[in-house]
Amino acid sequence: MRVLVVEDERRMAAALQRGLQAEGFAVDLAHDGEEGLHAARHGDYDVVVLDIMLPRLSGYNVCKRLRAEENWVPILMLSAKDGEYDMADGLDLGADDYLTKPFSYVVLVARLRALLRRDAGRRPAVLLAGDLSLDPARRRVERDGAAIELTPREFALLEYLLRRRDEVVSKSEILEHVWDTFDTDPNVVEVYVGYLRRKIDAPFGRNALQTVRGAGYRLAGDGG
Amino acid sequence: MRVLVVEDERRMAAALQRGLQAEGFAVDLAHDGEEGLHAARHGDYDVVVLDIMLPRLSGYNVCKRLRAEENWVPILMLSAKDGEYDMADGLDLGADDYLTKPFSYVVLVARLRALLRRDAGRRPAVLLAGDLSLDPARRRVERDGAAIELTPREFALLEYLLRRRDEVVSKSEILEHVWDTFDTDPNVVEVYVGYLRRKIDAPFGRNALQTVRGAGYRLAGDGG
DNA sequence: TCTGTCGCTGAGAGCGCGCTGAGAAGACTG
DNA sequence: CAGTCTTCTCAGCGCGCTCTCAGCGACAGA
Repeated sequence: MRVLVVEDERRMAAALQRGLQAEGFAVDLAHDGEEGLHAARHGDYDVVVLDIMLPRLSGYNVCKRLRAEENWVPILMLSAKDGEYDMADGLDLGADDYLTKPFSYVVLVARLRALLRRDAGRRPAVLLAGDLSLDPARRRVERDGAAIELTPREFALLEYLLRRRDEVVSKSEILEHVWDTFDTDPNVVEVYVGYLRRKIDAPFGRNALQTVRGAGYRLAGDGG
Repeated sequence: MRVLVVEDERRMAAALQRGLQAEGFAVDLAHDGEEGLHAARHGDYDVVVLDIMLPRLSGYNVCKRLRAEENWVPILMLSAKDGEYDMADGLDLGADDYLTKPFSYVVLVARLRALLRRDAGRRPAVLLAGDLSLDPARRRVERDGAAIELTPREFALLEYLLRRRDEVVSKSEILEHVWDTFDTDPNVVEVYVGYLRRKIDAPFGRNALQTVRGAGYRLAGDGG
């Protein structure tokens, strides 16, 4: 889930980035309207968080231009408390939801998820593959009822593989979605696949995380 | 404990916010009925304080609509002394309690706590984790029968962790619910976790408050 | 069997996260 | 106003996580 946050105030931007990353989002920042518009056009985001008061180009105008270009990425607008702007205008211009500053962080996340759910169809709360389970909300992994401790990176990798279970996933795709880059050495994926195997497969005598030589990896839906 | 206060009179709203924050609640304000309805729908509050006379949409209607949507958040209604409205109507519409202005601040807090306690099905009066106990009403913490002195902030933090025991709770969530902000330095959470550990864990040779590196903290349900 | 490529793994370096002590600022009390 | 308590900031430090690298084994094609 890729999120673009367009917010000029550094402190707020950094806080949002930290928080949303902790929730498992891949977060990019833009610090003014022009930059935000450019990023939204080319970035392939699942949702955009857009402040209204921005240098160079207001959030209103970013939203208006995107919609004029038939770009329908979900947009959540942020506004100052009782500014000159009326939030209703934002909705008229094609935003999907809005929040008034100061807003609650929990509410922000809930609304983001609601926006994502609106088109993406509902996601199951717990991801399963045989007797292997991962709960993204509780950040819990179990096999045969035994809890397994994973580092953040290992957890993100397993979550991604589970969401695409039974598919062959290339290292490039994994780098793109789990590392949020694509020009790094793919060896890091091999290393982390190794770490995962030692935690979710080896101790249980299983083989859920399979190598497809020359193509990538597949996580067996029956748990190996 | 998150409270939503829907009150158009600025002075009163600000006073309630200050006062309830001092009691350890996280307080959000809404200044008219529309805003209040919007916030109550999406905000994940533990209780709502709702004035009746509001611009744009009356408290009656806010309450009625929430209940029509099967939203059962506890609602405490406020009314002017001898207005045209009859408080009994409020209760008929699904409010849980009411107060007539001018009301005593102490009474308001007492009623709020009563409402929170009433949800006793999901919210037991005393929160437990192994031999560690916290009584929100009496503001008391014990371990092995020994009383433990906590500052208000420490108490609020422990209460929140206990309400979500066994879950991994991120620093962002903690900041949101205990500090009522999320764009502050997360280090303050680390500091207070440290304070708590020195009071509830270290003296008893326990380890209930666990770090989940890169994700947050977890309070072990068995008391560590 | 030989050879080149691909993937796995152990070792280790770097760094960022989380913990802590010190102390400043503010609230409260006598 | 002094003394105490509480809250929060800051800087330093240690360790766990992340990632790189080199060596080696597995595999496929000739």
